[in-house]
Amino acid sequence: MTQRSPDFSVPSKPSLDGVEEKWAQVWEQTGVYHFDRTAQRSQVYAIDTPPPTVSGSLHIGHVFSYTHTDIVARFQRMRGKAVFYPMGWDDNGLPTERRVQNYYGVRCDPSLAYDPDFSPPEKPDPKRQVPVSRRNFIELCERLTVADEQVFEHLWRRLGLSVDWRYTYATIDDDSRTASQRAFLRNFARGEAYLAEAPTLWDVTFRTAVAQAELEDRERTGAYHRIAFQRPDGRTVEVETTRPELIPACVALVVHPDDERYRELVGQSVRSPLFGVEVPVRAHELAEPDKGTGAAMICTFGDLTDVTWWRELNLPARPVVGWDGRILAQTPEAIVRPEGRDAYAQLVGATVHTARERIVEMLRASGELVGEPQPTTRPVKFYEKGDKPLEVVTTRQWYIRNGGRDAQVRDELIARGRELNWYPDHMRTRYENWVGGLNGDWLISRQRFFGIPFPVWYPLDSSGNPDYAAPILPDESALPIDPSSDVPPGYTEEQRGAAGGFIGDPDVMDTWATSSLSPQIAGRWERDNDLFHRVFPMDLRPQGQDIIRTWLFSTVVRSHFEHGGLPWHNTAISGWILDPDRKKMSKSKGNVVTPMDMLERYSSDAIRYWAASGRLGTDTALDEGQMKVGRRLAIKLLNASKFALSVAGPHSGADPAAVTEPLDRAMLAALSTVVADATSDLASYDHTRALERTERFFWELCDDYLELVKARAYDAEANPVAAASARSALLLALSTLHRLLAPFLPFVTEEVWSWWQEGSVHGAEWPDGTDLDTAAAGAGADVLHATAEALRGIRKAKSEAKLSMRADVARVRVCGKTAEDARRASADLAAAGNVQDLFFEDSDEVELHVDVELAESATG
RNA sequence: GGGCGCAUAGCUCAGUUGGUCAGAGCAUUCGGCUUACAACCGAAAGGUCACUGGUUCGAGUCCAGUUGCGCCCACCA
Repeated sequence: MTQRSPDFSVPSKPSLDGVEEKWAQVWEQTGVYHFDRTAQRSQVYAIDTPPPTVSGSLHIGHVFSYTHTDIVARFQRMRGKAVFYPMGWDDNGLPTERRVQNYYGVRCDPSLAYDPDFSPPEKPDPKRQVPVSRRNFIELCERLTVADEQVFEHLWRRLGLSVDWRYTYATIDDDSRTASQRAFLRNFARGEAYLAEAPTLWDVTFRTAVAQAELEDRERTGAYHRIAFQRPDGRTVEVETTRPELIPACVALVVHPDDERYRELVGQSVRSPLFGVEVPVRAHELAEPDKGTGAAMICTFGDLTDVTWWRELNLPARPVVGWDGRILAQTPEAIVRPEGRDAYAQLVGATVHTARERIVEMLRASGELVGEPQPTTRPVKFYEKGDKPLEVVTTRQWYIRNGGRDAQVRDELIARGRELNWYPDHMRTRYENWVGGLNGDWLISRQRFFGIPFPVWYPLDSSGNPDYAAPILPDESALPIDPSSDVPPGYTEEQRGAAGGFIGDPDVMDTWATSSLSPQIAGRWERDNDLFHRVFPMDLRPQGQDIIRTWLFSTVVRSHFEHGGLPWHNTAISGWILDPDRKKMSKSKGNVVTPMDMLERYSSDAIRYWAASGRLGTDTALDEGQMKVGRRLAIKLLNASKFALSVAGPHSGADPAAVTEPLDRAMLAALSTVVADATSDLASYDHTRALERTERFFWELCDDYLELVKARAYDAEANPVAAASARSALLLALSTLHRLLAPFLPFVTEEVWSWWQEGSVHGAEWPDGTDLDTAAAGAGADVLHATAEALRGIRKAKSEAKLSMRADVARVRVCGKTAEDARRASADLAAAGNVQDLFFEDSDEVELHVDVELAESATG
């Protein structure tokens, strides 16, 4: 039953102006979105909100997908669930470091000492970044992220996200550090995390290792250089390479075992050009006869295929490229000839790019370059945030098993993906493709500064060398720790770096190693297990399709190992926002629209309406037309609500028993169907359809029903019973529609609700249709449909006669199968159409015919 | 090379197990200042449902293939 305040307080001129500020403030004060942490798990709906990267800026795509989640949150809350809807900030990692460097004009130099009085330059000069200690750098990171987070929170509140802001976390805060380190220690104890020295994809700009999931291919121009190796018999064998600078790193040539051209060569040695190094010719299936000359150099390491060959053919390593992407100073021992050592000396210290140019000149001079380099374009691996091609460098790194080297783990993780409900379902395929295609474990260590350190020290032997096989680990109760300032149990700070002492692991975890624990962090795992067990496993993981391979997958991995199950039951995958030209939005294209502009121009509800019209998993165009439509809907809701309330009068409540007129009952029956459909749509994460049905009903209510009952509802003196019926039906419909639209348009629905109801519409009960069914008393919607159709016929006749809709009509004959239905609302129809003489005829015709005879005075 | 998705009015998109499914909104045109709303209301016009076959009494709807677009993956000498 609708609750009613004693008097309605409807503004004379309703407006959207100021509703966002007004209600955002009220919601904050009254705590309508607070999570009830006494609720049992079965009564909780928990959301694993994506923590946006605060170093970036929010774009309209964020607004789009976060709105989808908010609609779910509001729906579940109104259905009586205690909604756990936290917000996280992803503020650790490389993007923040980069932003801090640019913003403050500094760069991190870990060798410097902490300066407690440091303040960043007034005018940052990007060309002359001031070197600061690691601790100073991290303090600047923290300062800037706090400021960024406030900007984000402001936007989210303006958009009307029903987040419980008491449950906010940041991926760099102490709780996240503790959770990350704890989970890591447990992974290590179970053998799921391990340290290994291995060839790794390496970004030379950031000087850090990069994981498989963060790679992207970019087309780059290059050239095939045909070069000649000397055979023992004096002849040559030619290879083509796009990376001639790696000739000194060449450890073998490889050909396909079935390649007749080279069969006799396999097992022999050849001598490399310029450097004169003897390298064997080996056979391997991966060598492709039709690429280049069919013979290829194996270098340390040109690409991941080189790594495979190196490993499978048991070849030596001959590194020439350092962590900084420059040619190493140390001449490889294999280069023994003086002219070879000379040649190498000319490359030392050069970048890969420069070394390539020099070596081409040298090859040209020595006559070992065959023909001219042939330009080509080919895909080159890049770190997705980097500007230079990745190198392959051998380093010691931490890994977490993810099935990349273990078929059983892989199968288990694919099985987890099948347990998860995906919206839309086909997104599961992306997960399976990714997991099935992994070719290595998950590399989680990064050689960076602003991140969560590994909680690990290594003992130093008597000569000061670390023993990586026997790491020293802290007790979980000591977390979080920083091994660069904390001292391991049983040691003193004086022993740091000293022989027989210890050193801390210098690396930090990749940001995904932390965000993969977002359900545990938000749910306060092991810090507040009472809370954790009420929210975990969570109900929903909303996220973008681009990070299925990273965030979604890694979260499943962590939960699978730690909890033996999925971290959530459902995942909702959003599509992209495309600009009106169907291009993906990106900063570089300059087509990014700032969300706040949009919110101010069209109102938050209007933007939400546009977002809600985009389906999950479907790319959606940025469409200002839809925003205008949303704004119109919000304004219409103001006006229609005002009208309905003014017609109903200040003291009449909605009494289902008072609904006696067939038309009123039919309208409520139709609405009951809408309630049932919208409810099941939202329950299955189809917000678009729910909105569409609700909206359609609302406009039809305004266009037809309101027009039909206007006169009757006003005229209580002539027929009090019929008027009361209309008034009660109006209020029942209004109450239902306000609630149905609340998840989509939270501001305007709260505004209109406040005119006549106690409390927040967002704390109101989701309509279940019971009172509507009671009022409809078994009636169907036929009377409404037939009457509305007849009314349209009358309007059409007036429109064709170019008359005002108020024009009088002399006679109207309605005939057809449904004429009888329309007849049951004949008085309303006559009033709405200004018809003097209205009559009905039954016939078998399915279509309703409306013959209109205009009043003589009105024609012409 | 493999995988996923998409293709319906000028535009943005609905069309859930094949049978009123050829629709909505925007834009356009025409007509209305109707006392809730001109940030409004009413009406009209608009499409061989990408193409080719097939299954069926019947196909936007199912199957096969083709073309185009988008995205993901792949060992890229």
